[in-house]
Order: sequence, then C-alpha cells, then structure tokens
Amino acid sequence: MAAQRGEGDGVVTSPEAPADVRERARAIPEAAVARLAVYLRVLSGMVEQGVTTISSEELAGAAGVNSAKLRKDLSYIGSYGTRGVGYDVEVLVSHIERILGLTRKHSVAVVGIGNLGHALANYGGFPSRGFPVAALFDIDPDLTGVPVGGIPVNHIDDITSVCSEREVSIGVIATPPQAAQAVCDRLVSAGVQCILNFAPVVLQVPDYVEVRKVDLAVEMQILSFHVARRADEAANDVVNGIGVDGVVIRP
Amino acid sequence: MAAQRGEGDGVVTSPEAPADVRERARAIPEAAVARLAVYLRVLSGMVEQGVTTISSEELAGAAGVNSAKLRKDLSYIGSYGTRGVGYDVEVLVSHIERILGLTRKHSVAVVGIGNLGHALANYGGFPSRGFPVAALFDIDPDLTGVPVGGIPVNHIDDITSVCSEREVSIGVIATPPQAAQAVCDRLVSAGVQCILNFAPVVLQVPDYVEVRKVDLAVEMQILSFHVARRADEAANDVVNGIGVDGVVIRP
DNA sequence: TCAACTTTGTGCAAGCGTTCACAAGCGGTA
DNA sequence: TACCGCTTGTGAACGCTTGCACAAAGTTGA
Ligand SMILES: NC(=O)c1ccc[n+]([C@@H]2O[C@H](COP(=O)([O-])OP(=O)(O)OC[C@H]3O[C@@H](n4cnc5c(N)ncnc54)[C@H](O)[C@@H]3O)[C@@H](O)[C@H]2O)c1
Ligand SMILES: NC(=O)c1ccc[n+]([C@@H]2O[C@H](COP(=O)([O-])OP(=O)(O)OC[C@H]3O[C@@H](n4cnc5c(N)ncnc54)[C@H](O)[C@@H]3O)[C@@H](O)[C@H]2O)c1
Repeated sequence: MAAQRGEGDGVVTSPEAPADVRERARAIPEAAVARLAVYLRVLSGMVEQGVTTISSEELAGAAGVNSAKLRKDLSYIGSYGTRGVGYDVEVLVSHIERILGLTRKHSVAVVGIGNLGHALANYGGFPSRGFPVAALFDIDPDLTGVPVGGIPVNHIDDITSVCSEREVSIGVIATPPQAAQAVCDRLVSAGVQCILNFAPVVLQVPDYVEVRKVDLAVEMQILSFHVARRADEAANDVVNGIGVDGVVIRP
Repeated sequence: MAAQRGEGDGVVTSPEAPADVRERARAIPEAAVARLAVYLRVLSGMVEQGVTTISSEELAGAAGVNSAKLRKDLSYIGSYGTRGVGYDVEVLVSHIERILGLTRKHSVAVVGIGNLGHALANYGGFPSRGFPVAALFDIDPDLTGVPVGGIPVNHIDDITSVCSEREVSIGVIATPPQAAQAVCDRLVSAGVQCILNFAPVVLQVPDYVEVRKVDLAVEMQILSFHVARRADEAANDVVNGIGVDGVVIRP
C-alpha cells in the first residue's frame, strides 16, 4: 500500500531503450507536466485568437512563469521551436496534447452526486477538453436513475460493471469523507487507476494507482498562513522601528 | 504586477529580530505549510477519537508521508514532542492552528454563484474550520437578494463596500473564465489580499496579493499524462522483452 | 539509581527543480 | 553569400526538499 502520489516510483530505465517519446515521457518532472497543461490552455486561447506564432517570452508572460522555465519545460517534450522566431502555436498544441495523452478520450466517473457532484456533472469544461463524464454514482436510492447533466445516476453497487462497460479511466470522489476510502477501494477493484479526490481524507491505494487530491480546506489554510505571516511581519517591522508603510520611523 | 504565487518574495530578515514564532513563521517552506494543514486535519480526527498521544510514525502513516519529513515539518514550528513518547495531540493541534493563523477567523467571499458557487456556499466544511462565508456576489440581477446557504447574494457592484464592511480576507472566484480577471481586480481594489481561483485562467495581481488556483482540468490532464505514460511503458516493456505482467519474456 | 528501550530533533548528503547565461541556429537583409 | 539580430535549447550553478542516520532526551521497570 502506498499513500497519495506514490513517491518511490522506482524509475527503472531499461538499458538500451530508444531515446524516443516514450523514454522522454518518463523523465518529465511532475511540476513541468502541470505547467504544460497550463501552457496548453493558454495556447488554445491563442489559436482561437488567430495567433500562429509565439515566443517563449510571450507565452511565459501569459502563463505566469519565467521564460527560461517555459523553454526547459518545452524542451522535455522535444525541440519544436524555431530559433529567432518562436514556436508555431498549432504544432506546440498538438505535441503537448500528445505528451499529456489527450489524443485519447478519458472517460470520467463521478461518485457522490451531492452539492459538488452536481456541479461537476453539469460542468461543460470536462467533456470539451477530452474528459467525457461517462458515469455517475450515488448510494442514495432516490437519486438512482435521475439524470444529472444528461446522465442518469447509477447505484454505487453497480460501480464495477458500469465502470468496465464504459471504460472509465478516471474516478472522481465527491462523497462525504467517511465514505471516501470505501468508494476508492471499489473504484480500484473496478479497475480505475486514476483518482481525483475531493474528500478531505488521505486515501490509501496500491502503488499502481495515481491519486490527486483537491483539498479546499488546505488551500484556505495556506492562504490563512500567509495572512498571519503578513500580520506578524508587520508587527515585527513596527517593533523593529519600521512603520507599516515601510518607512523607517526609528532608525 | 506579479503573476500567480509571488516568487520574488524578497525575504528581508531584520538583523537582530528575536528568534521567536514570528521569525520562525517566515522560514517554513510552502510545501511544509500544506502538509501541516493535512496533519492538522488528521489530528483533529484523532482528538474526536479520544487519542491523546501520537508518535511521528503513526501520524506520518495517517497523513501519507515519511516520518522523518513529518518530524522535520513539525520542527519548523517548535519542539513540542516528548522523546520516547511522541506528541500530545491537543498541544500539537493548538500549535499548528497558531502557526496557520487559525486562531483568527477569516471571512470568505464567493464571487459567481453558479453551479460551483452554490456548492461552495452550501458547503459546511468552511465555516466549521474557521472560514465563515460572509458574502456572496453575482452579476445576475435575478440572483441578487436570493439567499444561498443562508446568505443573500449581493450584486457584484457592491463588492467594495460589502467586503470592507464584513472584513472579508479571502476571495473565492467561481465565475466564468472571461470574467475572472475583472472580478479579481475588483476584489483586490476592495482590499482582499488572498484569492482562491477556480476559473481556468492565470490571474495577474500585484505582488502583495496571494493567489492559489484550483484547476480541475489541469488535474485531469496530469492524471491523463500518467495513464499515457503507463501505456507507453507497457508498450516499451513489451518491445524490450518484458510482458505486461512484469515477467521477462525475452531475457 | 541505573540500564534498557523508545522516539524525537536535526546535521548532512543526495536528489530535484529552477534560474542563469550563452552557444547554436534561423530568418531577414544588403 | 555574408552578416546581423533575434530566439531557442541546454549545460551548469544554485537553492530548496527530501530522506537517512544517529545523538540526545525522555520513559519505564527493576
Ligand atoms: N461542496 C463543496 O463545495 C465542497 C468543497 C470542498 C470539499 N467538499 C467535499 O466534497 C465531498 C462532497 O461534498 P458535498 O458538499 O457534495 O456533499 P453532499 O453531502 O452534498 O453530497 C454527498 C453525496 O455523496 C453520496 N454518498 C454518501 N455516501 C456514499 C457512498 N458510500 N457511495 C456513493 N455515494 C455516497 C450522498 O448520497 C450525497 O449525495 C465531501 O467530502 C466534502 O468534504 C465539498
Ligand atoms: N462547475 C464545476 O464543477 C467547475 C469545475 C471546474 C472549474 N469550474 C470553473 O468555475 C467557474 C464557475 O463554474 P460554474 O460551473 O459554476 O459556472 P456557472 O456558469 O454555473 O456560474 C457562473 C456564475 O458567475 C456569474 N457571473 C458571470 N460573470 C460575473 C461577473 N463578472 N461577476 C460576478 N458574477 C459573474 C454568473 O451569473 C453565474 O451565476 C468557471 O470558471 C469554471 O470554469 C467549474
């Protein structure tokens, strides 16, 4: 059993494997993958605006990162830029999509059709980005059969058959925290290897399952920490003779 | 203008400041702060179960991290453990809460009361953790005055006055992406310095504003990347003489 | 009181990720 | 063709994070 985001991924590089896309894909740092997804979104917007070429500087600005970092990130997927000119937007889009595995559709199942589950099921942003919502599950019999966002809710007990039928590759957990681990176990036994978890619990999963969590309370608390730090710094500065406006009042 | 998560925070350490909590708070790495929030949640659960003492090993297991990392994280906030015994759960809870600034209430405003905004406004997990939802805003006049989760929705034009009246310290953006930057600007001019953004756009904010984003499409794409990587590895292993079950079929 | 045992707190080294800086390469121009 | 200016791609340095390993410090039991 490994916990959230398997750290010991033991990247065993086969000795004489060709230095192609496959090999390259393993080497991309997780942080870079997350940024590639952001670049992709920015680039998609560019395509719609009719932009055909973009420099690393421009794209970095739009994505809110350092241009060197952006170029390094792009270099992980290959050399598709033209020196002196920049990147062809469409070429870049297609290469990022390939690396992120977006050439294939990934069916999503949402478990727990409450407040959040409804919002997710109704959200148009998933299908439009290649993540069709293929199944919804809840334990509440009153919900079974009720269509949400165009898809009828199934009972949680049917999760195994429905998931394999509809080739679900990503499971989203939006149940109360108490039920999350059990739901997770059922998803895993149904063959789902990627899980997005909204419940505020640490899921225990086998090594081969990839879990990502969205924890709003944690996000809030990080923001709270920064508020507190800022307040403390201000207090500190005042006792050290620096006014809140940054002017040294007691030099 | 700095983009998302101000990198150049220019930590100017005042020379002879006392090595107390204030100084210590600055030194805590962001990654550790996020984990402290997780430890806090696990510990809160422990308190409810009547657990009074816990070892780093146990807590690390429950939080899904390495025990050495956990001890290092806790050491950032001070030495509150007892060697040979472990940590007093309640003591730890109160110290983490103090460091995260949770001794103070942080009022939250949600902007954009659509699918997601409704779910957030109705979510009980925020108030119960010290983040009361104090205001809701939307541009839709039909929504103005309608109570959601017990709080009447205000019109976006009243954002400045309402936010300062109710001392909002955290703004949550749940509007369509096109409106997000404008909403963000209004929150910032209303004095909100911490923003949680659900819209899939990169917000531009002044240096002193802290932005955290929750980007579900990016999370999905990271999972997609792992699916693709796994598939590629399998294909690679097969061509390299390793069957899908991990057995070397051509040694 | 003392020895055996347990668990914390942390110095240190290894590993990643980020940033800098610049050679290499390309298009445009004379 | 040769030169110039611009932008990419990347080696190398730097700094942050992680994980190991162990001394320090406490408890327990005799
Ligand atoms: N609502 C939010 O904005 C929000 C924000 C952050 C986190 N969360 C988290 O997301 C999760 C869901 O939140 P919510 O507000 O939608 O809760 P909710 O109570 O509105 O909905 C939960 C749904 O899960 C179903 N359910 C319960 N047990 C189940 C099981 N074993 N199998 C399948 N379905 C089951 C319930 O019938 C219900 O429909 C919670 O863990 C919550 O902490 C929600
Ligand atoms: N629904 C989801 O599950 C989900 C998931 C991921 C991301 N998101 C993102 O969250 C955001 C909201 O999603 P949603 O599904 O709730 O959308 P929605 O269309 O249901 O709701 C958007 C709300 O924002 C309001 N609004 C529009 N412009 C505004 C403005 N200038 N000021 C104030 N309010 C304004 C609208 O009146 C509407 O009520 C979007 O950016 C979406 O991409 C949503």
